[in-house]
Amino acid sequence: MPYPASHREKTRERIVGSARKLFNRHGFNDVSIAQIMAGAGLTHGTFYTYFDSKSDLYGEALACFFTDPNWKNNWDGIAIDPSQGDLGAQIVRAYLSPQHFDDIENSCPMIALPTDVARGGEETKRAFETVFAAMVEMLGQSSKSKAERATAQAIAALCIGGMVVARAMVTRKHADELRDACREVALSLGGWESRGTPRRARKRH
Amino acid sequence: MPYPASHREKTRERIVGSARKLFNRHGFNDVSIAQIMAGAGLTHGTFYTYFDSKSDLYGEALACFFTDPNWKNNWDGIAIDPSQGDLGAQIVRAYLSPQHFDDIENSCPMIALPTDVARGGEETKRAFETVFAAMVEMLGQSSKSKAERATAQAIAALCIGGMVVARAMVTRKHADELRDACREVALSLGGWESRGTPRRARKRH
DNA sequence: TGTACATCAGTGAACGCGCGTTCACTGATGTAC
DNA sequence: TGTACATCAGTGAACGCGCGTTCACTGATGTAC
Repeated sequence: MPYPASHREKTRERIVGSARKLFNRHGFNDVSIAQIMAGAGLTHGTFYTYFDSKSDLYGEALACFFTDPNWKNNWDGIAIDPSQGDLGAQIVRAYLSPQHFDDIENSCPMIALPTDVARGGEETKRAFETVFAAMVEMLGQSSKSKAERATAQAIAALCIGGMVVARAMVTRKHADELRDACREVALSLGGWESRGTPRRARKRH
Repeated sequence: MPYPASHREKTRERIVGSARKLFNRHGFNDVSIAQIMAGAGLTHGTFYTYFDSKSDLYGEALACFFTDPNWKNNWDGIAIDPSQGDLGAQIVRAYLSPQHFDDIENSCPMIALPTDVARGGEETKRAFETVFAAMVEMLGQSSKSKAERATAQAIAALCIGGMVVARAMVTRKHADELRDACREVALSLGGWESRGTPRRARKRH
């Protein structure tokens, strides 16, 4: 027992963390095992003592804020504080914030990797579905009826879709307008804010 | 002038068409030039007499129904017929239909390739933005106010987001539920149908 | 109408490269004495 | 306390493979006569 048990575990987490950042930026296929291991301060050979194959990482790399609210993230410095207003509204604002838009490495993997997942295996899709379900759960905490649950799903799809499309645009201005439009509609759908209200005060740039 | 001028043009279109199908299914990076050319009934060598590099194809492969309404597609056999009801409602229903969900090869590239585009070059993003703008235009034809235009953008993001997320799920049932939820919310947002109405009659499975 | 020919679309071998994966080895560690 | 040692985390050369791209060549075509 030359190394403490925690050593292996920590190293494993460093590898997954490196993979998540690289996957978020470049997708599953354009990241090599050598790059992932270099990001964890290791050489490529060690990889196979931790994982059976590259694709074993995909599911784990999808973990995020929604499945673990203690997740560190830079989404507008989101602090989940239900006393500060509706949780759903806080999530919508943070999710569609410019900070989250720009922080590609640490952003929600459902924005950075959904089509990679769609082309992937069952295990990867299962992990994605878990993350999505967790997001819907957080957005629709007060939802009781079936219709309310359906609305929470649509709000989640709107937030993700808005960010995915915004990231695929050339024009920053158009991407910003799309984020704004999606945020206002999402807040309205959640009943958290009426649309068309003056809202200059909320901006903090 | 051994070949008629149209010959080169037709071959070029065959190459782009083959690329579009393969890209839609596998993404930009997991398709080789040899595969694209084989799909067009040619060998890989010819490719470089038509294009300077592989990435030159990306932008062209994004062309779709919205930029050319004569586009053949299988989205629920959508027939754009404004006399048959609201164009926006027809598009929302067709876009979120099971047919469009399943027909990966011929589906809207904004569903199959948005993250590939986000990682791509300016030219590719420019083409994507054009397609998105065309979709918003079609959805918001009767929109006059700024708020109505913003709503049309959100409806487009909701349709795309719903399909992108649905395709990343393992469970077909959950994917279907998400499509249903997004469709009802999108129709409601467009003012094309009130939510919660009995709607069994519309189903055609 | 028939044939020789110039054109250029298409072919396929070859290139250098980076990938995922394997494996014999090295060396840092905590433990036994 | 000091040292020899067993363990196993980490290394890096090597493998076969498929990629994007190049290029000398082949052969199908419409045209000129």
